[in-house]
Amino acid sequence: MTNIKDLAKMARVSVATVSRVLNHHPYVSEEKRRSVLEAIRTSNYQQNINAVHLSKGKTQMIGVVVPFSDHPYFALLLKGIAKQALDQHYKLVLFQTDYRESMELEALQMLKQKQIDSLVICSRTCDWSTIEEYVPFGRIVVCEDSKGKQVSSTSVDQYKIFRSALEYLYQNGHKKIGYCIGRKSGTNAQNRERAYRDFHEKYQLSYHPEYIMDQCLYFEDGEKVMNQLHDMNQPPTALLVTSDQVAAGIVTCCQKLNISIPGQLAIIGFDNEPIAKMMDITTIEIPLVEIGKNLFLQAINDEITNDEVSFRLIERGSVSEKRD
Amino acid sequence: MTNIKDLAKMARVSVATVSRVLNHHPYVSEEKRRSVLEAIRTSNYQQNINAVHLSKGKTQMIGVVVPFSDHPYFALLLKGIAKQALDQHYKLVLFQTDYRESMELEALQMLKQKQIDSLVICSRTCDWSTIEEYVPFGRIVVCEDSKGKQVSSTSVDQYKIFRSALEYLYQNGHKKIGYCIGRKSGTNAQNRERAYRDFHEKYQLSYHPEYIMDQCLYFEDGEKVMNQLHDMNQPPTALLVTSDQVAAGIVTCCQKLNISIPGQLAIIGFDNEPIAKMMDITTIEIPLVEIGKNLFLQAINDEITNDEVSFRLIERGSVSEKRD
DNA sequence: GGTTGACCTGAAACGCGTTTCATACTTTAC
DNA sequence: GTAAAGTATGAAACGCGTTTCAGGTCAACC
Repeated sequence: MTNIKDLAKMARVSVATVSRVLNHHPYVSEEKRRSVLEAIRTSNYQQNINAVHLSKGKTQMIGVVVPFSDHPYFALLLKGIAKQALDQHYKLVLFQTDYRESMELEALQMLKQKQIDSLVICSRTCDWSTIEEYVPFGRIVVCEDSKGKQVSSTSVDQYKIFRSALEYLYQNGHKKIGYCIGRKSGTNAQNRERAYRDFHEKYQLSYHPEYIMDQCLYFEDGEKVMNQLHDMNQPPTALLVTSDQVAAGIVTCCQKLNISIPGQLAIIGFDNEPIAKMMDITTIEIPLVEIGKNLFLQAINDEITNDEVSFRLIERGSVSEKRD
Repeated sequence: MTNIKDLAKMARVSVATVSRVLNHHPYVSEEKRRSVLEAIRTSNYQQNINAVHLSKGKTQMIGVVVPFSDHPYFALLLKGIAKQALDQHYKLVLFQTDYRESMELEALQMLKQKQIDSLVICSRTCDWSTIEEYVPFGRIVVCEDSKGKQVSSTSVDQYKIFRSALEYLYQNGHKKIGYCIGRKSGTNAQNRERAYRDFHEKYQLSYHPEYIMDQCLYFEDGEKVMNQLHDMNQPPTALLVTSDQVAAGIVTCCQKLNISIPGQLAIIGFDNEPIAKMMDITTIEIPLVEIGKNLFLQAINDEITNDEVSFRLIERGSVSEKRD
């Protein structure tokens, strides 16, 4: 394999000049540039990227940690990140953690070792304090509110979403409202529960802990939810479902069970995935791909910013009959 | 940042000895080992992984190219690959290509530059000849039959699957059978079409080109398929759908349209995703996670092997009423 | 007693591109 | 006409860990 030294010899210039040509530095005479390019062509030269990384201390790679890449929520974030990464000539190193802390630590470790320039954490298990330990080693960006912390973030206000969705259901006559989430721990879950409690307090509604269902991630979990509702003597009349996939599963299950929607059960999904449109599910639109793009941009930007993106309720037929 | 030289000074040994300690080489006296470990502890030493990569000429990273990571088929392959990678302490570099050749070339380029040790190509657009150019630079493994080529592969025989599925439908009385695939180009599509033609020839059935529908990837594409069927004056009575997602979308759509399944339309899905079980869809089980694992193992193995995995028809209620 | 082999260690070479610094020649600018 | 600014180039330092090679010690074996 020819290296930069060989090239220099072939083109009868110094390695510095070869490096300048390779990096499009302006201060190279046309004559020498041509000579170097000729040497590159004839030798079939291939830059050793690892030497570049060592030398520059940068790798043009950013890590992305997601618990599962097969869930539409994360898949869409990933799509946005990947799209932006492509434009900026960055590569992505994927960490599928399954919410295991050890995997998150590995990702942080890579940041420390300079194998990645930045790390985007889409969802985490580890403590804030753990993350903060790694702040000196590279940019970290998260997908939840991180004001006051030394990391950038792009997030939607889950508290606000929940409050407004609950309010909407209340306006539609619902007083027994449940909700389905992916997992009980995590910032999002906390904010949602806070919103849920505050809402109940405001309207003096009775609080049913069993109305909160977790481990709802995929379409097929809709069946699980319906089984749980079936076991309640006072099932909720409306559900907030933090994934359109699950919402669609619930709707499908209701059709099988002859439960009318929205008559007997109202549903609000999340994310406005295509499946929600197809199945006429009222949903909260969250611009996941946009969030992904922004996460990436923050990952390569030196400034620390905390961006909040807006959401939007899309009224379809799963809460009240559509009014066209 | 302390480096290995500093450590050597601190521990009063040579850098070679420090390197030996770091790499668990046996020939180091207990005394020096302790001394080095002590230096590591007090200095908070962090290995510069890029130097390791340069020095070793290996990165312990493998590239994975998928067209979309948000499609369950690829998400499951990815899951298998990621799981195995974790066990073997490899990192994954993800290339979401959207079937753009330029992205595939970038991945191959990384192989050439030694930024990744191997490349797993789950689905491709580029020619075989392009791939073969890169064979000298690292291991390449693909997810389609590659016998006779210098790359490993793990695949299922799509021809065989299609023949057996068509046969099954024929045994169940169907003579007008259509199928839905992701894209028309690609090895899989060719093999499927060949099977389809051979099947028609065997039973002397008339061949309707419009029975072949492509661009079917997601749940919501089920609606598209039903619209297409609706426009035919002789719609097929059975469909082979190469994704359970799409199959589920079709089933859902049929419920809306009051088309009975399997009475008016029989469906065979692919992959045996959970959604197929939930919606009682007869499907071809393909062990995607296992395939992913095997792909990874081939990616780190020097031998070139061509593995074929088996599939299995899972009879549920979307072709004939279940016989329990 | 001598040979063999296992064990231990450090100097030096190796992998390779980037960047700084010093130098020198041209152009502008006033 | 001369100082300042811009252009061009190469030597050398820098980033840093791995691995080979040569040299040495010590125990075991014949």
